[in-house]
Formats: sequence, C-alpha cells, structure tokens
Amino acid sequence: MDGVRLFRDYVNEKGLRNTPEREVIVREVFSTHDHFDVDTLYLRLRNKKKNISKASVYRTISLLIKSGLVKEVFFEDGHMHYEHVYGRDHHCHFRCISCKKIIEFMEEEIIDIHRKFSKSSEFEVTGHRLELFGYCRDCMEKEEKNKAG
Amino acid sequence: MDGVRLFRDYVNEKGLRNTPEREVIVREVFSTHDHFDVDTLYLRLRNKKKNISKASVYRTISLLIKSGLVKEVFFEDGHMHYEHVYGRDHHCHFRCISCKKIIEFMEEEIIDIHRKFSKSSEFEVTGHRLELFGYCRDCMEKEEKNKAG
DNA sequence: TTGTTATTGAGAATCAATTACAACAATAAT
DNA sequence: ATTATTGTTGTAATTGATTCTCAATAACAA
Ligand SMILES: [Mn+2]
Ligand SMILES: [Mn+2]
Ligand SMILES: [Zn+2]
Ligand SMILES: [Zn+2]
Repeated sequence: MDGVRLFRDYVNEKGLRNTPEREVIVREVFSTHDHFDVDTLYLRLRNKKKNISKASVYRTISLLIKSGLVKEVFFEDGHMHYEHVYGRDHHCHFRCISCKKIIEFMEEEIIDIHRKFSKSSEFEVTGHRLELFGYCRDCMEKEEKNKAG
Repeated sequence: MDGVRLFRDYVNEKGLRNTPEREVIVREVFSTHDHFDVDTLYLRLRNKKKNISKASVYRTISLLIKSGLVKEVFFEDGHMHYEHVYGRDHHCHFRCISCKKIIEFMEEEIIDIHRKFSKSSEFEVTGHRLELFGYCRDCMEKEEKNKAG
C-alpha cells in the first residue's frame, strides 16, 4: 500500500501535481496484485463511482511506468497489460495460448543472465522480460480427452 | 531460401491455395534476416513494383505465424515486429531503450529454463521469449559525454 | 471445362492510444 | 490579495494498426 506514497514523491520530484484523480487511480492500481489493462482498471473505478476519464487513466499509467512502479507485462488482444511491481518479487510469466491464463514463476537463471550482461561493458541492462508460452495443465488434459474421445 | 517451399507445403497441407500474392510476400520475408514490421514489408514490395494490398500482407503474415516459420519478436511504436525463424538459430534480443537498436544474443541458460519447464508435467511449453532492455554501448557513451560536458 | 470455394483488393469498420482544447485548479510572482 | 503562469482534467476529435466486408476473381479438383 505504499506505492501510493512513492508515486506522490515521484510526482513532486518531477514538479508535477498531486491531483485527486491521480490519487484515486494509483490507489486502485496498488490495491491488488493482479495483472490489469486500461479497460479493466477503468471499469473498476467506475464501479466504485469514481468518475475519472479514460484519458486520465492512460496518462496516469504512463506516469506510473516512468516512475518504475508499474511495468508492461505483455501485449495481448490488441492492447497492453500491466502490473505494479512495488512490493513484489521479480517474476516471469507463463502464458497458456489456449485459455490465456497467466502463471507466474521465478527462475534464478534469468537473474544470472541479467547480471552477466549488466557486468559486460557492452550494454547497460536495466530490465528484462521472460515469457514462456504453451499449454497449462487444464488445457493439456482437455486436449488429451479430445484425442481419446 | 527454402522457407518459401516449406510455406507452400504448409498451405497445401491446410487445404489452402498457393497464390502469386502469397508467393511474392513470402519470398520477400525470407529474402533477408532482418526484423520487419508490416509497413516496411509492404513498402519493400511496393518498391519492387509488386502491387499487393496491405490486407494480403497482414493475412499472409498471420499464416506464416501459424506455420511457425515467422515469429513475433516484439511490440514497439504501436505495432508488432517480426522475423523469420527458418534457417536461423534461436536467439534472444537486447533492445536499447534510447536508440531502439536491437542486438541479438544467445544464452544457453534460457534453453535450460525452457527444457526444465517442458519436462515438468505442469505445463507443455512450446516457446519462449526473452528480452533484455537497457542502453547500448553507443548510447552509454553519449550519456557519459553529456555528464562530462 | 466446370463448379466449388478460397483469395484478392478496396475501403469501411473497429479499437487502442494520443492529442487538441477550453475550463479549471494549484502554485508562484507581484 | 490579485494576477500571472503553468499543470491537469474531461470531452471529443484524431491517429494508426489491424480486422472485416463484399463483390470480383482465380486456384484447384472433378
Ligand atoms: Mn505478474
Ligand atoms: Mn532476431
Ligand atoms: Zn490453459
Ligand atoms: Zn542505443
């Protein structure tokens, strides 16, 4: 719940202004650990009777990205999906190409790769994204039943 | 140059038709190892006086993806970027967030991660994508000069 | 050849994301 | 306090990528 405060600081540092709209959006972003897209975030706000324009949602997400508190997770169904990273351990994503389910996982090796490249003088690595694609257990089982049946 | 033939086979297998438009598009896709997006591919065709509609370019890329001969590499500037994979070794991508340059690299560890998950009975992993982000050497040097100057 | 059916190009439609702008609000300057 | 400056908002318009519609055409099998 402290990403909210960090975002306030970021806004101040940048000489921007803390507005009630930003406050509400950012609180909502940090209220869950789920992945989200602009539309679901916007609808969550509407359901709570917060009348904030979609433009402001876009603008605030853009700021959250710049602040480093939110990251783009993946692009699917024609639009971007996000998650907040403050207070969460780093992790990677497995995406089921059948049911679109997301499964998070952590592999130390990926950190090693990141470190190795960071130490080389060739690049300054600031981030990485590893996605695995395939079929989740549920969808595997469904397919096996299909073959059997 | 044989991805073209494999694509013909794929099209036949699926009961689809080999058309001159598809042939021209696919030849162009396999004519270089560069990353490409729909627009640059379309313009390359236009420059060669091939009058093929953009819709057909989209449709053929979609087939190429399904056939497994082409892969989505990354989403940037509001649209997808692709590369053909036939006849190429697997590799990952480093993307400079300053100049947008792409640098390809290969890490065995990533293959290990893929294998490890494939063997687990939890998921059936069919593919992966690893991207590193940061600053390339050129952009690092530019920034250092900025600080010094 | 002929019939069936996939494919094409052109343009319209869709949808995510950005932008222009006028009203408004917060801060700084006088 | 008053005024000027500048940031922010919502609305609506705009841009740009991608998909879709549909009538004309062409691939392929019989
Ligand atoms: Mn996640
Ligand atoms: Mn590549
Ligand atoms: Zn699944
Ligand atoms: Zn660079």
